[in-house]
Amino acid sequence: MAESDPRFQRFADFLARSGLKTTRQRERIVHAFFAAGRHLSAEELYNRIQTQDPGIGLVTVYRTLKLLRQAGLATERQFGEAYTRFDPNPADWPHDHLICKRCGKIQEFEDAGLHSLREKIARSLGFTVTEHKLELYGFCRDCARLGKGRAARTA
Amino acid sequence: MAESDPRFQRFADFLARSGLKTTRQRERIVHAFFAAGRHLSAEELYNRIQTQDPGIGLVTVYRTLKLLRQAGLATERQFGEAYTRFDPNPADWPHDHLICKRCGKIQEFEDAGLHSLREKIARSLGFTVTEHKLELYGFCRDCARLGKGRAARTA
DNA sequence: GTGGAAATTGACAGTCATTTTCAATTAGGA
DNA sequence: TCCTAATTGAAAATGACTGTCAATTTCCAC
Repeated sequence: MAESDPRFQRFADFLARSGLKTTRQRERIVHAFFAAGRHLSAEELYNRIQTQDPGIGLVTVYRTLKLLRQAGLATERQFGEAYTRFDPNPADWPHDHLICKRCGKIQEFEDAGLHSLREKIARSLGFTVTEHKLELYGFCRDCARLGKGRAARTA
Repeated sequence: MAESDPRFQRFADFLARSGLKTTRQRERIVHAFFAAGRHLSAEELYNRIQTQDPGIGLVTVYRTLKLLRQAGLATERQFGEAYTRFDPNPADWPHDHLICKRCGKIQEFEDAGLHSLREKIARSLGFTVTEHKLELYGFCRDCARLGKGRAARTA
């Protein structure tokens, strides 16, 4: 499954097209990034790689993530933390995020109605929208249940 | 007008309630912050104050902005810049932002339909929303017009 | 397969916004 | 007015990230 992931080919093409080289480090980093399938920070990705290939430096992880962004294979996101997380979804998929404040789960969603309503509101205010960012913070189903349980016990 | 701004009283009350003291520095900083009426960074606020009261340090500006946040009189916002901006609107007004990428104008808006649609989508995904953040980036009316003009000239 | 120019790497130092430390100063209740 | 706890500002520390640079590696031309 991972081997047939077309993103590896897209990244290789991007490198070739840009006159850049394929290296062991880049292959490892990109593989670990896609394998994680989550919004990782550079540090988290670095830690995952350390266990398999301790020679790779944090600096190279940062540089490779920047290349992935240029290739349209990752998007930088700030979720109110001190550091940047990298979204492994294709850059041309415009989606929004639900972030659980308790377990940290990040769920993605897309809603055409929401999108068009936003466009309509912006247009009515004279704005032409080119990018957007919507994050909803709260509690996922499991964590909301726990919260209720605790509240009930406390009461 | 500025003198009758109830926010000064709210801040004084917050300080008293918290066992903190009213100082010349805090009065100046809070006054300059509300007088600006815009989303300022700590550095921008510091620069405005320097012209009138060069004795006040940047550190004190940071500390006072943190107090304003605790008092519910300011909200930290990240608009994709390296630094944090502080929103002088009451923390309990849940509004969204339109940011012009050309002139930097930040326009606020509130839309009940948008709000309820978001709630509905989150609920259908099992999420309970407590906070949200929506930013629409693009061009305001004036800048969009300029952009069109330039495009036409280029063509 | 070899040579060599150009890209890459990793350690280290630098940057930049923000926070912490700490000795000196100040507010404001007793 | 006194006294203690809060406050201040300068300097140092922090933490994420980026630039520098000598040593290494890739990969195209031959």
